[in-house]
Amino acid sequence: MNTTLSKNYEPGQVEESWYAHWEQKGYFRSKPDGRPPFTVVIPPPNVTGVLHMGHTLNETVQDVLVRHARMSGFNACWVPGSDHASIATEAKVVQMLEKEKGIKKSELSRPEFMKYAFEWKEKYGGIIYHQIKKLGCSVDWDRVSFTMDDHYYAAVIKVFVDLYEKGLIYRGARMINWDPSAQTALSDEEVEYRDIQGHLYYVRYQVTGTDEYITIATQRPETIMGDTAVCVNPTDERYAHLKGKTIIVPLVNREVPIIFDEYVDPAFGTGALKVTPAHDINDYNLGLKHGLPTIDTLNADGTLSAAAQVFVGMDRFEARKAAVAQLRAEGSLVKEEEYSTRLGFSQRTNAVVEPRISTQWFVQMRHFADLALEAVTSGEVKIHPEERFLATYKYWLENIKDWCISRQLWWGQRIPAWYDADGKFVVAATADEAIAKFKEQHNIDHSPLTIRQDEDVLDTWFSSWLWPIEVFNGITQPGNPDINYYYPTNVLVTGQDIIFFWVARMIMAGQEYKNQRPFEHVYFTGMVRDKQGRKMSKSLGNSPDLLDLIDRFGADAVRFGILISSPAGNDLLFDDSSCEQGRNFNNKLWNALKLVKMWEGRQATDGSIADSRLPFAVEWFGQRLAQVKAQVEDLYKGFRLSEALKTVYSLIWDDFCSWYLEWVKPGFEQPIDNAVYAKTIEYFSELMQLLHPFMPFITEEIYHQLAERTDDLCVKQFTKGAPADASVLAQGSLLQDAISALRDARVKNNLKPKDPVTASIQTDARSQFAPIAAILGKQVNAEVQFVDDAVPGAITVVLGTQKFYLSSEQAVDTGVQKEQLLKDLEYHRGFLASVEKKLGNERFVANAKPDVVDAERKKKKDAEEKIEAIEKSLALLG
RNA sequence: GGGACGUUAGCUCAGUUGGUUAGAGUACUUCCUUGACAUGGAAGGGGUCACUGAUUCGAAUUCAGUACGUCCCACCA
Repeated sequence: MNTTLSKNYEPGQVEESWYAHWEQKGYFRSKPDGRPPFTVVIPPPNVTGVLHMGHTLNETVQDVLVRHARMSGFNACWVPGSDHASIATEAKVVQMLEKEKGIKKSELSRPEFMKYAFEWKEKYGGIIYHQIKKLGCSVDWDRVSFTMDDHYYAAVIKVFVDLYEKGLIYRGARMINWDPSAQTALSDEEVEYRDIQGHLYYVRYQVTGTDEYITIATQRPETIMGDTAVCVNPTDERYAHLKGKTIIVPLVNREVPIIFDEYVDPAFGTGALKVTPAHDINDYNLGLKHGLPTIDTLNADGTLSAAAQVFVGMDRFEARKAAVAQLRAEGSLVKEEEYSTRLGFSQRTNAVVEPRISTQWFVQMRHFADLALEAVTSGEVKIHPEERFLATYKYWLENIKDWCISRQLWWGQRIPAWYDADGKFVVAATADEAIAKFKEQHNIDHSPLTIRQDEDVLDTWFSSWLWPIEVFNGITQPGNPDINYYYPTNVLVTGQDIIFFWVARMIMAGQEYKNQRPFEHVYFTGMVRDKQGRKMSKSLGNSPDLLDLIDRFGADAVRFGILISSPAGNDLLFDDSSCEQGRNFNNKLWNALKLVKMWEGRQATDGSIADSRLPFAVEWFGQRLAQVKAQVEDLYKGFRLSEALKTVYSLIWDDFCSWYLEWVKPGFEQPIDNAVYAKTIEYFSELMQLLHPFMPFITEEIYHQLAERTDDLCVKQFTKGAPADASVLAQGSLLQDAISALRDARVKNNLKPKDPVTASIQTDARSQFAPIAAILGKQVNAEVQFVDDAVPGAITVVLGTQKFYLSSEQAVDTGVQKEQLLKDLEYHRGFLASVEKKLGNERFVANAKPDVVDAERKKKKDAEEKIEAIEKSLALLG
């Protein structure tokens, strides 16, 4: 035995050295050449932290696809990178500065803050890249991209200027979502709505100059000071007499008009609505329609502004309590009830989002939505799994609203708009260009520099949407060889949660700037949950650490674990035990290697081993391999990676290890036929190749352990085999069934595996069994012979229409025999009855396809033969 | 309120255009530590395919409805 192989597979060192080897050989590096490209851009992880299990799943899926393509004649290029993640990262950096250094953002200048942010990016970007490496991802490290790289930054600015000039970007005051914690505007997509148990307050407003009151209901009494009207439905008779009247807003005693609008539902609440145009989107629209003034009673940080007159400087939630208390004291609070409602929260800071009127930059989306809709409905971009996401995608695009892209932050691409002291502005990439444009557009000379740049940065997704283009410098250097060769990319693998944020917008940008889809396929992975189905989160502590998992099980086992349980698009319940299964599989492979290595140097080259088992075993496994290779290719085409892996797993464990190796295994310390040995090495190598995209490390290791090699599995090209021979496969199944049936008979009849027995097969099946009889005999430890008649006193085993007689020197318990046979008989009679019922139905015979009817007739005949065989055996038992 | 998807063994899931008395992994039961592997081997039990109805010779599969679940979207105070 080769003593250099450890008892169990030890992944740690093997993984380290193979990754280094692949890198050193440059296998992951890609340059345009004559081969067809297979391009994948990584969804750039945010530089806010470390990779979680969702990333692990995505990266693993991508690596499988990329490695498979690389081994299938493609020039595979997988671009790694990371995303500056504007608001998310800025929030983390601000938090870190306060906690660790005691520095407030307000104490820093913009350049000082950026320095800290870049330090943060270096640190976390580095951690992420290390994890990607440990997982075995075959990314091209020469192409690492970051969404704030100089060229990338320039691309974003260029696109902004271009879209502004095309009239697709505009600046204006609109009601937007405001995050009072980060103190920035947000896009609609960055707001998450959650059901909240709140209160509904009923407050009465006095009609001016009367004793009459109108009661309104509100969830936000702290905004009463911003009321500029009360609105009722024009058809509501209760309020018809109030036309032209005014009403007094409590707390501030302001006189405002009573207005009439269909918008108000008379049946809801009291049928009267307070109108606060500054703090509610509906009220804002009503205000526009009726020409109402807008009183903004909140500051950017969520405290009450001077315009509120009361509770000034108080936080909005404190002010709510104070307002309620005062209304109650005044006798204006009519009643208060529990109310369940939905509130918008900032996705990044979790602050309650405030609707706020503010001057921001927007992208006009109708134009882009049409582009993105067309790309998918035409089938140019294919979504997997289609059924689940196509409808969502379409609905969103059909109902899209303009995209607010300005953020009141520092970490990101600064908006290239330039203002003069009068508030006039131009959009230009640089200050010099801006000055020129001021001359041109406003006829004002601002040189030397008297203009200032917009303080705001762009939404992080306004840079991410260029990812598949600008990682190849397609915006900054259009038409360069890389973009021409690698674009469009082949497949995007990502989570379904960013379908709107990112996927749809990349399609828009691709159509706009390349006039072409950014990718052919989109493969959505599900969310990774724990085994109880809960989301993985830091607070629950149920999110495993990737490096720790790799440490415990090895990267191959982790890849196996996450892939084996993840059908496309479905959420996957992750549990350590699936990694354990992967580790066990490693070990199985390792032990198969050990077995084969034991044969090394013990080959008989003189043909002296005339074991009749061998030809069939070798032939059969070759056919199985051909069959599975074809199946796996089909599964790849449908992105059914989980099933592809299961198929390969079963081929290796069941067909190769449990059947094939057992069939060709020589006796203890016996030599092996050289040709069989060579074939076995070849098969084993092919299996490793088939498995390599899923489990790259151990397969490469075993490939090299099996023989002296001058090549590496990593880049070994798949070969196309001949289609499998069905008759050989059928004979293999018959053999397996016979082995199982005879072993079962041994167990049931208490015959130990070592007890010698004779298995007699009826002569009429000789041709069928001749090639496999030797294997059968060996596997069930029996002498096999062919007989014409039933063997008296033997155990009868019925398999299909075939009878076997198992005779031994030991006494046979006929009771057990009888019981088993009766059970079989019952089953087959039931089966026969169902077939006869079908065939007895004239309409079945008349309507069903002829081959279906023939199949049923054959089933009937077989069942009858089986029953006859069993009955005969029973008769023999007496 | 609108929409999408799902419901198959204890658990996680396959099941291709309707056609063997429905499969896999895992868990479970029994037996086996000979000579690759107990991280293993052999054998086995376990499901009225959510429910109701329709179409059909035939339905896990097609259609309609119901229930339950998951997710997305929506400005009702």
